[in-house]
Amino acid sequence: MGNSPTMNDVAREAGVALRTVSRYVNGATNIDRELAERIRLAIDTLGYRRNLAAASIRPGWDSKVLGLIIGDLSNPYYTALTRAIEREASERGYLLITASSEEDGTRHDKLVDRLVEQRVDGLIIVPPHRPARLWSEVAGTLPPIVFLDRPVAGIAADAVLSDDAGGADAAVQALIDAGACSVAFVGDSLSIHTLEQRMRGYERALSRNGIEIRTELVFTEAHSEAQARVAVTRILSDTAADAIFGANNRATIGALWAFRDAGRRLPIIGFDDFDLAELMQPEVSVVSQDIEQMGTLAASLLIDRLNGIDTGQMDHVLPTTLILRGSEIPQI
Amino acid sequence: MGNSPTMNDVAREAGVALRTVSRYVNGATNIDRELAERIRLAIDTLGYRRNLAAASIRPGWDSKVLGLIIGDLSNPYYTALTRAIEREASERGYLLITASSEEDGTRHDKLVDRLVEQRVDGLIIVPPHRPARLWSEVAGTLPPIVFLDRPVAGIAADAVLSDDAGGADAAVQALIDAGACSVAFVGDSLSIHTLEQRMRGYERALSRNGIEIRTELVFTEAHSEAQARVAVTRILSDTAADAIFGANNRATIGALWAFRDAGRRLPIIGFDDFDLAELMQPEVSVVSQDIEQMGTLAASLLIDRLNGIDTGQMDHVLPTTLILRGSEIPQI
DNA sequence: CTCAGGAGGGATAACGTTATCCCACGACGA
DNA sequence: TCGTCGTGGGATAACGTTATCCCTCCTGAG
Repeated sequence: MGNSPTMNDVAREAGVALRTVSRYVNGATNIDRELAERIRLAIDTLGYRRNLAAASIRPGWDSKVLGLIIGDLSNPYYTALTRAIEREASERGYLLITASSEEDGTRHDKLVDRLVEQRVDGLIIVPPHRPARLWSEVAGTLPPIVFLDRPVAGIAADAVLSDDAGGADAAVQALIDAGACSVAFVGDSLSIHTLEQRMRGYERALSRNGIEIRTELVFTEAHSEAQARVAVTRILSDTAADAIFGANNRATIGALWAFRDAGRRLPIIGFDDFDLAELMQPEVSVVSQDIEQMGTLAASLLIDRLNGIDTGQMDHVLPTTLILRGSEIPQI
Repeated sequence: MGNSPTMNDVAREAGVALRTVSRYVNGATNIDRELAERIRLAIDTLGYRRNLAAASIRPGWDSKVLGLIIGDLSNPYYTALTRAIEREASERGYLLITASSEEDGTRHDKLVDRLVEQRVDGLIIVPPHRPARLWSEVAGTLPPIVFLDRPVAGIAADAVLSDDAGGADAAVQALIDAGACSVAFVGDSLSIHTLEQRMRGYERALSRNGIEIRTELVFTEAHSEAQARVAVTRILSDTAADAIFGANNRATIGALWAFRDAGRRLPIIGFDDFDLAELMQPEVSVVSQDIEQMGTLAASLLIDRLNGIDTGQMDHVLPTTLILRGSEIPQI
């Protein structure tokens, strides 16, 4: 069966040397008019297509493919990041291999290995919550890497982060400004860097306002929407909390469920905006990360580095925006 | 600067022939104990990693990379498809290059060319609304392709589709069962295959119930959430519609906005489920596509074909599910 | 002790591309 | 008219891997 035609076939068909076809395909200008036309015709006749994979094994030729490893493709936060990254990559001529670690350290490590062996030019990585392997233990030469959402120790690389502490601080302050005294924290495990930072902001805002932290108002077992729902139901029935800080979108949405279950609500502000926040009643106030910019910046930093623009490794911390829509106001 | 070590370097380091290292790396069993150990040590010492890109240029060796072209990475429907596909691909040892055509025919065609030239093993494609190039005009040998969401003429390939007409029919019937007589259709252009099919279902349900189609109740200019919002606002003020069929998720959510703007609502059922449909008041009834299964099936068909399991090309039409949550009931 | 058979390692040729090097040919100046 | 320079095409060597083929060495049996 006719395999796809090679550059050699084109050369033979056009009655021309292989090297000449290569030059033509690569857009060299100094090619004889007539020969160029013959080559064009031969390519058309045979239906020739370059084999980029073969071309990229040559030294100094990169594949123009990037790898992206994120934690959870079902979380809108990560899909929005993916979209921004894909757009920037595509605009600059790169393809993007996207893979999901499912927040599993071992799976994550396997994906890193696979992508490195696939010889992607660079990697954008959201580190898993519980890393299985230290970066210092990774064998061999790694391509340039940009970390996203969470910083990583033991390897020199750029990281693009949000100002989690600042955003949480602002949210809690807004709740206090709206009259709250006992703000509950609902979120995932503090072993997750972003959650730990948000907790820090929560504490900072409370202590600045002379409010002491009460451990019975801190819930860090809300790993899912369902668990957040349970936690907030408990808050409503068992505690004297008069406001809630939802430390990520799952926590916030779980709280909304609990509010509906209980038939009553508390003032709430959530971390991470979500699609229909404005369609809720009342509209849900949130701390919004500039996801678009995070993704674009990450891809941009990586590609710049691939093109030799070395700006030195550093953490890039992007500001967050507090969007007040009404849910921070106590019920009348 | 030390480029990454090659298999040759490993062979030299281990004092062994190149071929032997290759066999070791590929998991051959009949290798001398001592040599194997020396190779293992050399790989460790040098930090050697296989170059899969180089390996895959050999005939008969595929890259184990698939390409996915979808229309719009910001639509949750497509991100859910992507997720299912990535999961299935990953489970079967394939990486996935995901790219978005932004529903632009030309951009789509460029992506096809690029992915083919990258020599992905297979393609999963959501065709753009307005194709720019006919498949019969595409040059050269194409890898196996599975089309998703919309069928394509002029090329032999599998297609995974939803029963759009049936789903729409069921939704409209449910609205009629709940007492509606004048059901409005709000959706995108009928040049989109899925929308055309949903219109067909809408018409079928109406005519089965002896209701004639009134063109003033059909809105096909709702290309975005905002436009749907405008359309439904007009429906509320200018027409005698007593129910709405939202022909895709953008149309449905736009309608919810319009309901809020107007302070009153009509019975509504939407095509495509969305995340917070159950948190709305009333909960929004929808026609749900089995997105998970669509993605899994598409990836599975493609990979089966790559592995030589040829089931013959055909359209696979998956059933939809009508989920009634209350929004189809008229206001009291 | 010798021969046959089998197991496994080594040289070498692909795979499809790009880059280096050289040579041929044409044009222009002395 | 001859020499030199410049332009552009052709042969050939990589790139890192796998596969084919052969040879060697070891073992076991006659």
